[in-house]
Amino acid sequence: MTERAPKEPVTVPTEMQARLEQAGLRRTLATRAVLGLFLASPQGAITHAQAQQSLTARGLDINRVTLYRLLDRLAACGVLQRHADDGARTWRFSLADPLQDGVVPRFECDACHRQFRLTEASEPTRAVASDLFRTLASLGHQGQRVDLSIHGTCAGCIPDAPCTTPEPQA
Amino acid sequence: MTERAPKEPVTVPTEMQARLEQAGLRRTLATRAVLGLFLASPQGAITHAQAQQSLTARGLDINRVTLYRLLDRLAACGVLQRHADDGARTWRFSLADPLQDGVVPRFECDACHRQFRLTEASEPTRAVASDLFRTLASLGHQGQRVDLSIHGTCAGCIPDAPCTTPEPQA
DNA sequence: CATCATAACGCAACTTTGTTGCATTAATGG
DNA sequence: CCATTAATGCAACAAAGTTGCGTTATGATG
Repeated sequence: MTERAPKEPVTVPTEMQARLEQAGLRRTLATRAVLGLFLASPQGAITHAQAQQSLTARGLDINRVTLYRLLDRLAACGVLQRHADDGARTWRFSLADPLQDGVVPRFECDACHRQFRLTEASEPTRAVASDLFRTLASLGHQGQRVDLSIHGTCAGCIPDAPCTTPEPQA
Repeated sequence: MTERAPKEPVTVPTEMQARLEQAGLRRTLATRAVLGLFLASPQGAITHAQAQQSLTARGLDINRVTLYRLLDRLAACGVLQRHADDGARTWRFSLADPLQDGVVPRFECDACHRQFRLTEASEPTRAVASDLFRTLASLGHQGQRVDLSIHGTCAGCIPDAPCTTPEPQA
């Protein structure tokens, strides 16, 4: 990073801090800034490009490659979750929620590509997830994680014209 | 295409044929070959690259761009289904099953990236899908399709070493 | 069968997304 | 303060997908 970021006292949850330390990650400026990004809007599932844009907007000019590696590192140690974006042919990152072991459905707007996490609808999915794991096991496979997403048009995009609301800033 | 394909009498289901005609698609050599590819192995969910490879193996040398456009066309008119591949950061195409209005879960092996459709496990998902649509509606969004995928390790890849089985040829 | 409109094709060039190698910088432990 | 090495930045590369445009050939029409 070539510029100075406004000193934001990012308060990292202890549980998360533990994961970072356990993985041997250093507390660099970029790490804190990125974590702050996600902690500021826990519902967001943002792309690499969006993250970089947000960081730039905050006066932090992080190299593209560095951000790729940083996000991968955070996903690898379980702080973030990574999944493919069906519409934009890229990755999306979101905060991993360790407490919630069920499946949190994701809603993705096909028009503006924003994503929403449907935490309130996660309960009924547990039974289905268990079923799936059983089915897989009976076929000799080994299930690990379930991914449930709904595509459609979000409230802001429904009046036929693509919504002009900017992508969610983290 | 610059070479001659072995004359395979691809038998296109009437229902599918109807969709093709309704969309105004012409019956070109490439179209028939690609449809034959999917009809030959209805379970397969293959990437663009795999499709091209299979076609080449059959003596059909289709341009990369042409295949992109053809697959998109077929997906647009509802003959194929397109979805992102979580592991390989690309698209996968599979036959759309119009009769099955429920959600057919997909199993994707993280080791060999092969995909399996769990048709037998589609029944319990219907209730969940309905729930999701309701939840979305209550939030003002408009759900259209539900996508359910499980990641893990397939039977062939479980003995810790990645399986050597080639990708499913269509 | 000849003609026409245009869907489909092939090629080249380009964009976006993601990766690798390597030299430099800066956290962290002592 | 010093040493170790994780993290960074740069450049170059690779893969996936897109766009523009001129050409080919399918399907409809006369």
